[in-house]
Amino acid sequence: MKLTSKGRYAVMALMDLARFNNINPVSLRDISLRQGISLDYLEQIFSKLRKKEIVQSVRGTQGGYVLNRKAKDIKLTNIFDAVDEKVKTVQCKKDSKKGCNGKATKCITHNLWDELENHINNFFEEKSLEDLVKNNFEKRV
Amino acid sequence: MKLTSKGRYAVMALMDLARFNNINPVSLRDISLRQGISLDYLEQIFSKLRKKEIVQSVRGTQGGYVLNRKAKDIKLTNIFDAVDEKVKTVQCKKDSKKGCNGKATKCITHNLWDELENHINNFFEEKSLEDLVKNNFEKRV
DNA sequence: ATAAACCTGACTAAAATAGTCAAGTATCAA
DNA sequence: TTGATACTTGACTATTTTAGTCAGGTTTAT
Repeated sequence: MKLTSKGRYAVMALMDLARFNNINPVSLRDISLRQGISLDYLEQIFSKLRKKEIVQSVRGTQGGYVLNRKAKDIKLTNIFDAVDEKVKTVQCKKDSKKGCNGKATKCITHNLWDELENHINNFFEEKSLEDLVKNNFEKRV
Repeated sequence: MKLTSKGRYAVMALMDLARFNNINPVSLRDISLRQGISLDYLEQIFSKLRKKEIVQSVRGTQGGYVLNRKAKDIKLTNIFDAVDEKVKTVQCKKDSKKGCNGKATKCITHNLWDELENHINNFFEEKSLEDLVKNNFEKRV
């Protein structure tokens, strides 16, 4: 059980963006250099973030990206959702119409994974981008 | 972010075993049939569970497996640990001596993943096999 | 005009997953 | 004592996912 790099990079990039947000659009090139993430990969990630209206793009020279909402209104859960970083604990939840493991009924652990998903999602729904930036700054001081 | 089948199967199999535990050893063949899990795969899983002393084996005819401790003393965290179902949220935690992403310092999201891991592990440390069996039975009644 | 920066889709190497397969050994029951 | 049942182990493999790369655009400030 682990997060993918895509989810982690998305959070890193948005934290980076949030810090410089009020001045100018931030270019992916800058984020790439500061955070050590491949530029091509960042472009894929930001394409998704834009479609979910988490960021806005500014094209052309001096362009880049800006947050589309206030940092406190962007929750971790929104970010992960945008880049398809889902908390799908197990396959049996994929098509819930059928049962689990090709059977007609739910598997005996089904309730457990439901609980686990809720537990994790609660964490993601509480944390905002603002929290993360503040917290990171404080710990460094 | 998802669990692997190995972790899920381990829990399913142990719940199955816990229900019949006080009577006779339970054969993997029975578990395989009841839970719809490949027998060969179960053997791999139980080999690991045995090494971590979560189950005991009884060889020969009428043999099978029994729990090695009381169901209430087997926590989810023990089971996942036995089958290498780790909660390693991100790679940057792998070798913590180095920084993240090949850099010298920790990445800006590092504290976040620490928090997340603790959050998830708390859940696993609370739940015992006994809880799971009871809960599953109650919900079905 | 031209360079910076966004935009898109196709492609791919490497790793992880979810098993299968083969060849055993131990024990009980008839 | 011989079969059947069931545990034991290690090697192997197809499939899927991940984590990118690559190539070719379009847009806009200067």
